[in-house]
Amino acid sequence: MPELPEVETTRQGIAPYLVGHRIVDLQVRQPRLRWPIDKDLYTRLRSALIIAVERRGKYLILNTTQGSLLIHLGMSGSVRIVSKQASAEKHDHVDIILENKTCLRLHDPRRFGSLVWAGSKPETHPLLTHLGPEPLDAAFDGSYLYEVSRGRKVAIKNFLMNSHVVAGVGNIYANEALFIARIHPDRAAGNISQSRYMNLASCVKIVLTEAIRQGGTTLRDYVNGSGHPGQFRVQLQVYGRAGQPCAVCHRPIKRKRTGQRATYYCPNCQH
DNA sequence: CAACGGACCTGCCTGC
DNA sequence: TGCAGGCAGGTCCGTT
Repeated sequence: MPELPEVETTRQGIAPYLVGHRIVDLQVRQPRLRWPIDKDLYTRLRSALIIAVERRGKYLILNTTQGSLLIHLGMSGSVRIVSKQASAEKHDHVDIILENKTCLRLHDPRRFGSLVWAGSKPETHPLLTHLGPEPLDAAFDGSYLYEVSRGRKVAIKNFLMNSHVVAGVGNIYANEALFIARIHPDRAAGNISQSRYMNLASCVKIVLTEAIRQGGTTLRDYVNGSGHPGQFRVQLQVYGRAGQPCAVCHRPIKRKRTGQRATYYCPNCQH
């Protein structure tokens, strides 16, 4: 997926076309996403006026006069604004149609994404209540990471990717932040000093901020709200670079598997 | 409570 | 050319 920078880039791209507009129809071509689309979704969205498009972690939140819709893009999802007449391609599963004949179209080949109705207080929805702080908020810092990691034996990379610890850091940016912070991805989270966590927290912020500035990372099929790919890929230092020289020491980047996920790191620079 | 594996899906690439 | 197998940006849930 779309990790946080891609979701944020998407949010910024689609918000101007949605806010202030009214939903007049919903077309669901494939209801079987991660969770089946609620049969009542059309009733809930019909004639709703979109007030704001927000983001929490990797969730997009469409706030309307009727309540909020959570949109998660899973591993392969994207949304864009198109004319409602534009012919639907394969995997274009849902159109949220506006009064001006444009629509928000969800495209998701792997169907790990979801559309979930969250009512009038989305922050109390179970998918959002347990999320950790936003990584770009002041509440996320080295002291926070240090405190919540005490006693945890899990590898720091998995810890960073745990949305209950911090919301929105996925595989790419966990790898990148650990490289810049020179921390080995397998190190136990509870065995990292406060000063190293101070550094790591700022590395996470730097990597995410820069990726947002570049419009996100496109590996295969990510496109933003206008259908354009992101540009951050060229700046990735370790992700997807197994065997290539480390930018710091020039020794080869290694790849291993942690759980089901690929981990990239420099065994010489990261400890 | 923490850690881990499985589940949900399709498409692309590699190697036989 | 065809097919099997591995792999991919996420994260919830059930079991240890």
